[in-house]
Amino acid sequence: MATMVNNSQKRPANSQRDPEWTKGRLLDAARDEFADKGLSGARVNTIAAEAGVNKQLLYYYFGDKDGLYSEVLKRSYAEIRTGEQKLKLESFPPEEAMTRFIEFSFDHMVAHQHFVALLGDENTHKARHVKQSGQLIGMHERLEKTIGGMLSRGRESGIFKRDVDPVELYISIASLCFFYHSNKHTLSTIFDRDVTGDEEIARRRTHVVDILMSYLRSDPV
Amino acid sequence: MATMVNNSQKRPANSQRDPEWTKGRLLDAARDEFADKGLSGARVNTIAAEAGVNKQLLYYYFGDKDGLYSEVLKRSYAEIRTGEQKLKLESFPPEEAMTRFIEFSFDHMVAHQHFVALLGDENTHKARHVKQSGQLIGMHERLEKTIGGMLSRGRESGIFKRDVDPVELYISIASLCFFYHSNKHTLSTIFDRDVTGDEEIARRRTHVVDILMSYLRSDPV
Amino acid sequence: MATMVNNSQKRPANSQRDPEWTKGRLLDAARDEFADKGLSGARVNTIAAEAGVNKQLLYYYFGDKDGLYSEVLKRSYAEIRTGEQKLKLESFPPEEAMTRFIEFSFDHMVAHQHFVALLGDENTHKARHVKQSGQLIGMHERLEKTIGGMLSRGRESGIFKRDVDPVELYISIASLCFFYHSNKHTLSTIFDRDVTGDEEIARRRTHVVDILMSYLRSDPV
Amino acid sequence: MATMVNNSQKRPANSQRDPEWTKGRLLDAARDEFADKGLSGARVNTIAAEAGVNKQLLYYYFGDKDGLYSEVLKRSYAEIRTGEQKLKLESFPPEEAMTRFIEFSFDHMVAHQHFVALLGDENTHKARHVKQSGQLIGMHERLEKTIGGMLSRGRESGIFKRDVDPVELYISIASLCFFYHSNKHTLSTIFDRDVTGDEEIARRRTHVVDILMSYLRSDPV
DNA sequence: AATGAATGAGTTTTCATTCAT
DNA sequence: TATGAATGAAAACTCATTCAT
Repeated sequence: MATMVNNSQKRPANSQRDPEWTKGRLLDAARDEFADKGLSGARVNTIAAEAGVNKQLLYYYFGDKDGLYSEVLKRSYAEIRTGEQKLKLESFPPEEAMTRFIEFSFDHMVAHQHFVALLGDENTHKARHVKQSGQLIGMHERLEKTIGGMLSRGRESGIFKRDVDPVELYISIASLCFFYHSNKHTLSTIFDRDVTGDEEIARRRTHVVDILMSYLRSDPV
Repeated sequence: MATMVNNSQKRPANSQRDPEWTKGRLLDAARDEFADKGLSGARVNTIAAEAGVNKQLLYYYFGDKDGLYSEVLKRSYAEIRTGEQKLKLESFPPEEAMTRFIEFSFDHMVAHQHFVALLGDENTHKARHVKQSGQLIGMHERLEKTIGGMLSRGRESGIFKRDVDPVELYISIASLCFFYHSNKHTLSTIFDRDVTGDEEIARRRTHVVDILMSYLRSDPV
Repeated sequence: MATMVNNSQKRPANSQRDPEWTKGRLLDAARDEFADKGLSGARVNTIAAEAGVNKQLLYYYFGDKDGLYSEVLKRSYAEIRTGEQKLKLESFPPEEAMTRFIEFSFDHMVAHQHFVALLGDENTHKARHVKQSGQLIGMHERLEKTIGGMLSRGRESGIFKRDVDPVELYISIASLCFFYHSNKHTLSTIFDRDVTGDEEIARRRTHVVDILMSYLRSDPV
Repeated sequence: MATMVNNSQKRPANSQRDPEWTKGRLLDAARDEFADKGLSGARVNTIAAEAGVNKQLLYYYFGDKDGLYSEVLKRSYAEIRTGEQKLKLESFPPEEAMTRFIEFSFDHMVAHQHFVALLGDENTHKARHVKQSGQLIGMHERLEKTIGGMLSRGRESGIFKRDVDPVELYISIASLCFFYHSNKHTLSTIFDRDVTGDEEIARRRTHVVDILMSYLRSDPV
């Protein structure tokens, strides 16, 4: 699991007076606590203790619990969107580009399970915090264009037969990558099998790519 | 939204002394509150008030907040699994059976958004409550067989080309039906479009069936 | 320990309609619960459940929790005072009579530890319940006379040298018999030895008789 | 009654920010409330109000009601054991030392009736709290030695004729000093006389010393 | 920039007691 | 005589937040 806090970051010489380092520790601790318990279930006490700083600093830097939560969310969204842009998908042929995109999406969820948890929780709050951040919409216009580009290039080259809306497709990709992780505990329980093993995850990854690519390549009915 | 409480049920003559009716009202109110706020965010005060009964009755009948939550979850699971069995899928040709199953799954999520919310929240709690209910595993063995039956009949008749594990397939179906609703608020926000309109939902439904059926009908690579 | 409830009493044929039997069961259960937890700590639910009767019956027969407590106390006092009268102390020579009385007092506390506990608790309530029962004072006038009789007979025969007030002496006897049991848990803990074993109790009994008799037989300073 | 809280302590200049002073007030208030009502009957609201501090501080400093109770108990035990050590009994001839010890024990109970009440209540809870405090056993090993010293010195000088176990003797001393106070309400009621007046207490004190010293000085039977 | 002390409003839960049958 | 359902008041405890330094 990549939900590790980067506690390993070296504590700067006089960390007592390094606000950025302090903020970072708070954000890391908050991310883990919010992902684990949700906004309502999370405790500011726990976050401060885990970050090793005084509770009041949390208020000093982030205003209140919700402010901290918003910041954590924004960072998590930025992380995945930045990761996607780094893939340089426009430099690959459409089929490969799309495959890479799906695989990245799946792998990101595996490596950032806290993101999965946070999104689920944010929906419980009707996206109240996400709505306040104007920057997020911009991020996603770019994503929409990236996916649209792959699709039209694929259609032009004849490899993709489907004329599908980029957002519609993205939601399907996200669905298949997200649900498996967001609901792993209930799935493991009701089907009486562990879905979190490395093998299971690898098999799932192949299956997800399979479904989506076979759809894009197939003729509409 | 189909999250309506069946408050409309006629209040029996002597409702004051009808424990089943009282329990039912509590469960309805609890389902809505838990779905809306999650276990941590839900308030027993609100539940009792909404049910129109004394708060203590909640403890009298369900022990504590967690006990009530467990009962709500169990009922919600039973509801969908019962609905599936009522479809009589074994009496339809495999292709039609599978389509009906996917459509039912999608429609159930639309009509029971509280189920979507509850499952998400239960995963925050690592399926703690679901794990306690032994009955649930039995329910799902049956589901696995139902899906397995459709798949093997489809393979035999040559209509399905894929040799896929029933649970693996079910997770894909659930993913595509679930995520759209569980994450509707963040999706609507980041893509700046309303995903909850009737038209959008209808289009999505077609898309989901399309993806899954085209996968089953397509040849393995 | 004799704190056993006489559950063993045969349940009468139609116990459903035997008020005396029901009351008895309630009193037994109440005695144990009050002795174990005190008035504040005791639970009417527990008492009713332990008695195997409906909680409302408790209110029907005893009015309220305090009423039941008062009744239990009265019974316990009556038990020891009756026991003392049965000793027929006036028919023994004073020294033997007094020894028998002390031994009975000690043994009664051993056999009725609930009495010890109840008295301690009642003092927490400033004897509120005992004060309401007029009968108790009568019982104790008789006790005072019994002790007074032994003392004057002993003085007359020259065996007792002390001119001691009967109540003063009784309090000393009770002190030595009571405290050992009322405080057995703290004593065992702070002195790191078990004071509840049969041997320890037997040794203590001898010691108590020794102290008191040597006092009565000794010359005033 | 000597159960006075030392509310009279001067409130320090900036008492608002003096945690030790705050803790002290809470402990004083708690001691009185627990002694008066017992653990179950005591109310944290009352304690906080009486201490004049916010209720939450009680939890902040002592964890919960039981934690506060444990602390009160520990302090009360420490108080009496410290008082005993201050008597410097080893510097007096054995007879005088023992008399002083008995008198101190009696006087301490008179002056710290809350200690009497607390111990009684703690026994209701089977010494649950005392058991958790390791320090207490150490305190009592020392007490045992102190008593043992007086006894052997008395035996050597021929003034004490009895070969009695120090703990056995201590229990007798405690019995005679404790019971009179712990059960004063029921005693006053059943014997229809006030046992709490200054005269009665003084007479009782003499009687207790008399009993114990005459025992130690008397020849074994 | 950082801290420990303090707070008020709220949360779950408990409990003796009463109601309706 | 007996019962299960229902209640109101109060209990312990929690929690985000602010104060004083």
